[in-house]
Amino acid sequence: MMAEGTIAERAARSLHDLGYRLTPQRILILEAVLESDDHVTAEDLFEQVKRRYPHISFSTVYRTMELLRDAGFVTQTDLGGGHWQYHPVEKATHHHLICQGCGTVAEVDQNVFDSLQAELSDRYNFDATLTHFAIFGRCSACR
Amino acid sequence: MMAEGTIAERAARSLHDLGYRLTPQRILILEAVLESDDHVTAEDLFEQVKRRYPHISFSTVYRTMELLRDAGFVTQTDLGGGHWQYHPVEKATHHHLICQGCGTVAEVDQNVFDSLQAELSDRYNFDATLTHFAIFGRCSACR
DNA sequence: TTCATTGCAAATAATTTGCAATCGG
DNA sequence: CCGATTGCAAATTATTTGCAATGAA
Repeated sequence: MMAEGTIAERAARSLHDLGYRLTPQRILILEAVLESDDHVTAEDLFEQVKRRYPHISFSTVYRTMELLRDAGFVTQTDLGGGHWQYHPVEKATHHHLICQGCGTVAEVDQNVFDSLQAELSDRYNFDATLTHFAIFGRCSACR
Repeated sequence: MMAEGTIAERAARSLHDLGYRLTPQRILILEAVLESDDHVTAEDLFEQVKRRYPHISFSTVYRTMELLRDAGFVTQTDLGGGHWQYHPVEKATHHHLICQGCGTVAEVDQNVFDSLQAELSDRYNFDATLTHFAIFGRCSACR
């Protein structure tokens, strides 16, 4: 049997069950990040939410994302460049091959990393979180 | 036959040949970063150089590191946390395991990535540049 | 001499925090 | 009603930049 409502609605209910209050700001931010295909920044979320809720503030976006991260709905990464990237954990994990010749971005399957993950666990006893990776190099056309 | 002088001295000569002026600040910063076993931050370098040259400024450290990066002596990475990490390219390439529990950074051998590199080449015809990687997860103490 | 380089102070830019007002449960 | 949550403004933090003074070649 399937729980009722959209993904965002169920996540909101789940937040409520965790003891958090459901404010319009939180609901809109939650919807925005869960509907994003890719990763989003605080600025992306701020702009998107502002269309429906012009009074939103940046602090609320940051504080809500911190909350959603702690609640396990999103990951928060800094890939360099000095801003956080948020990514729904629900989405299938995938990785990017970025060609430094032509800039093309291709996706890679998760299972390419299985051997690496196993090796890091075996040799370093390190439980790697390989959920979102960017790999630079040269694609077939450019090499 | 071997070129004369220490590594830092040879690097300094090489900088000079590239058309850069050799100031005491640059020489001290160069020595500091080349002698570092691990990666260093601008703050590390600033503190270290200040002991021998109290007048040094942060801008000079940043500008010099930018120069050394362009000249190919160091790599400049942002592993998250919003500050640059500098690393001498002379040293063997290695990668970082960053524990999201305690923040500890451990080093990994290059050869852990050999299988990944081979797989990306075979399956995606992608020539990956795996020279400096950051992998997040949990270390043995925290998992 | 002459222009690259420096130090200082001010500017950024993204994020965090203190605090009084507000609103969800 | 009451404390969690918000918006605002100010604080932080790491880095960058403008500019006049300095010093390497």
